[in-house]
Amino acid sequence: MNDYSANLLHGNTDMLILGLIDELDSAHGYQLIKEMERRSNGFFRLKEGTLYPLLRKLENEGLLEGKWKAASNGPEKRCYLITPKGKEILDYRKASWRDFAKAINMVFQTDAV
Amino acid sequence: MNDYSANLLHGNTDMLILGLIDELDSAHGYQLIKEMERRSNGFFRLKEGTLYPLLRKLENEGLLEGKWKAASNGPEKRCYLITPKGKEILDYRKASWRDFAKAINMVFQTDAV
DNA sequence: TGGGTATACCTAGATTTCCTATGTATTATT
DNA sequence: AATAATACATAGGAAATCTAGGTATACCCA
Repeated sequence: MNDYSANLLHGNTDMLILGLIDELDSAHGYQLIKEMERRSNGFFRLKEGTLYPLLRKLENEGLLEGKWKAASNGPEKRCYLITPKGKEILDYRKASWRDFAKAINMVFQTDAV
Repeated sequence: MNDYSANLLHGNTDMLILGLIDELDSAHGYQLIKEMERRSNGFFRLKEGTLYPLLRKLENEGLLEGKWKAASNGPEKRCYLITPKGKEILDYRKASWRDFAKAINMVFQTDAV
């Protein structure tokens, strides 16, 4: 009866990250972890070892654009913007998610959102 | 822009299988694959290589009870019932799913179900 | 009566995604 | 001077699913 959120997160992290960056206009990794946790009331606690490599992967795929920014009050941050291609993929992921949630409720009633 | 349903399915297969068997009272593997596909309008196409080992795993964990049944019109089937322990886990999985879907929509608007 | 199709179950190996554990560096706080 | 918070990163491993094969039964039809 252990924590199951990691399993459910599987395959949805891309969408969440792209979606958050899209909403925030620009964001860096550490910020995204905190913001996800805050917005979900602690439900999503994305691990650093998961997020940082993922951001680099999305950047390499051209879905995000990253730039180093110096800060007066701490270490450098890598700030990300979503690209047009990233926005396209985000829309696709959102649509997939809607279809998926719909399909789950067609299989049997879960009383989900 | 490939098919993404496999990734979304990840971590939810247990719930779907337990839930379907619970609704159907009794079901065998092949039937579950067809029924999931039918109910979801083809969205879920669970692979045999995924399902049969999963059913055995759930059986070993005491969430399902399986029995071989001979059929006059085809090969033997392994029919499964959900156990009280299985029902308990199913309720937990459903609750996790609800929390998860809720959390996704707290992070950003997906307009899902 | 032979071949194709649908039914029904199974295993092995690969892939993907995420986690744990650990490391580095900077700045603020105490 | 030490600790905490911020910020990023890598290596190794675990878990779930897929692909690609295999076996066997019964029905249909030419």
